[in-house]
Amino acid sequence: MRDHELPEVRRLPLFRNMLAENFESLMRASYAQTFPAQLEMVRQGDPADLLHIVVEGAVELFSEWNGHQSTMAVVRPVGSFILAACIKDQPYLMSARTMARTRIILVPASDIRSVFRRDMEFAVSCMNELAGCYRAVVRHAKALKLRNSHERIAAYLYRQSRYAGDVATFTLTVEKRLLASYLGMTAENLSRALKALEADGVKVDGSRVIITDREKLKAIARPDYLIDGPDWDGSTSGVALPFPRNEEG
Amino acid sequence: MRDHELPEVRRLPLFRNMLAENFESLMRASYAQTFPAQLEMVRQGDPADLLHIVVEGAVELFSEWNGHQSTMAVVRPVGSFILAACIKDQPYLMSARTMARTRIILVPASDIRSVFRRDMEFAVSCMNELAGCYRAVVRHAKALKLRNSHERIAAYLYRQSRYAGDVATFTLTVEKRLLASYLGMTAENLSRALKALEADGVKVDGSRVIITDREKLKAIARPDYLIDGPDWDGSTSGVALPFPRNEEG
DNA sequence: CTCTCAGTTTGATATTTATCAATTCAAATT
DNA sequence: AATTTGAATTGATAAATATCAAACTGAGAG
Repeated sequence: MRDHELPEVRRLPLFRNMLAENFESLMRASYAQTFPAQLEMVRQGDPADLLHIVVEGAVELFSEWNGHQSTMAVVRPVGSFILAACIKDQPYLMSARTMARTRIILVPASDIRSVFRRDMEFAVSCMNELAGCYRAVVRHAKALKLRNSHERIAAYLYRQSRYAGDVATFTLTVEKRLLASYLGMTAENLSRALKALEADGVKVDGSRVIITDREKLKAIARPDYLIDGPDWDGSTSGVALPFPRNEEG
Repeated sequence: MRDHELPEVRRLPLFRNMLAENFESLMRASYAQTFPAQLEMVRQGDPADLLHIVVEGAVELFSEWNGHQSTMAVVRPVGSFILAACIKDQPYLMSARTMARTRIILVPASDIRSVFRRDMEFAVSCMNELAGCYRAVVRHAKALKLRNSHERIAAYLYRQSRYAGDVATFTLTVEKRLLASYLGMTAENLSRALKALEADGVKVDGSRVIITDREKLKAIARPDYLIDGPDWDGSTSGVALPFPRNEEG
């Protein structure tokens, strides 16, 4: 593992409150690995041996059934996945593949489980992380069940704009087909819906998004604190698409 | 609180491993209350002051947006909800209403938080509960995104039959409109789909379900361990519809 | 026993969403 | 600059799902 990586991992909400001694012991049991792009590193159904921490690159979490795939989340540095399976010692429910060349730290699940039993702060951090993940998926499920595709897209774009600092212009952080899959629709549907939304205050040109009428977009999106968040205390990783960067900063 | 209730609550996976002393202290801070049927006890967005434990009756967890509602889960005795909001000290993401006259034990969230900090076994139980809830919602989201309505229904019926002990006949545990909402479709769609499924090995008459051709139904449902579970260690409450009772037992 | 009422089913229709095929586009490579 | 390749878009169509209204049903109330 590289020198600069350890402090970064230590800064993760999951690890920042635990005793230094326990953190070090966890990290001694861990190892880092770099994967090329488009590699399926974890297959759904695999035993949950290792907690994964993304240090560089990006990872898509997706699930598969009957030949279809669906994107469930994207994890970027420095985020972790998938804690729940490690804690329960159960198989992964989702697969993971790199979206680019990606560096991962792998922490043995058994060490996770033994360390949180002797470090209350770590246990509390795990709980917060899990509770955050749970709430994020509940939000995702709510969006899928309560909104139609136009509304989901509008809400997504509105939220991205908000989180980038209420900017009028930003860039999509992921490919459209991945976004479509995350939002629970086909790429064709997303494409057509984006065009239709031009009448509702948002113009998308390639990966560039321009909000022409914030209020109109908001009227379609009807953003809701209990669906679109944030619970945002920075502790929740691996459960939603990443925020866009403010283009001015 | 009634005499027989305490041991029942104590038997919950969430509470069964903690120190007796801490359990008693938690329970001293708690109180029980009986609600009539069809009462909205928790409204989404409310501050999470209290962990709820269902002792008698049944509770529907649902969410609401823009005038639409969607059932997210049903909690039966002795199950708890909603731990995640209490742990994070964040507002509830879902509303809760009684489906029948229901008795609930209410545990102050602040006591939950302070007790798990001094009782590692309780902390571990909370973690297991949360991880289980997380995985259950991930499964729900996977089903919604990967299966169409016929497949979701078929999988639901197949699973209910399995959990009742591979019986050919069982009774639906919830109203059809609630089931429809849980499965992410309209009641009309459910009704028509059930009729269509008669060609695929299952007959539904009122609330009675008769599986006429298990293999045919299975072929439609394509049950999948990573969607339909179980993770079943009994520790997960409040995250899925209840199992049917085997009619022979 | 009849009445009432909520839940369910059915029918007709509209809307939403998916599918498949054909282009277009844009970035990366030769 | 030309070529290649995967992504994105567009068009035509089909399938899935929702909506609205009406009729039906069965369990509980009077």
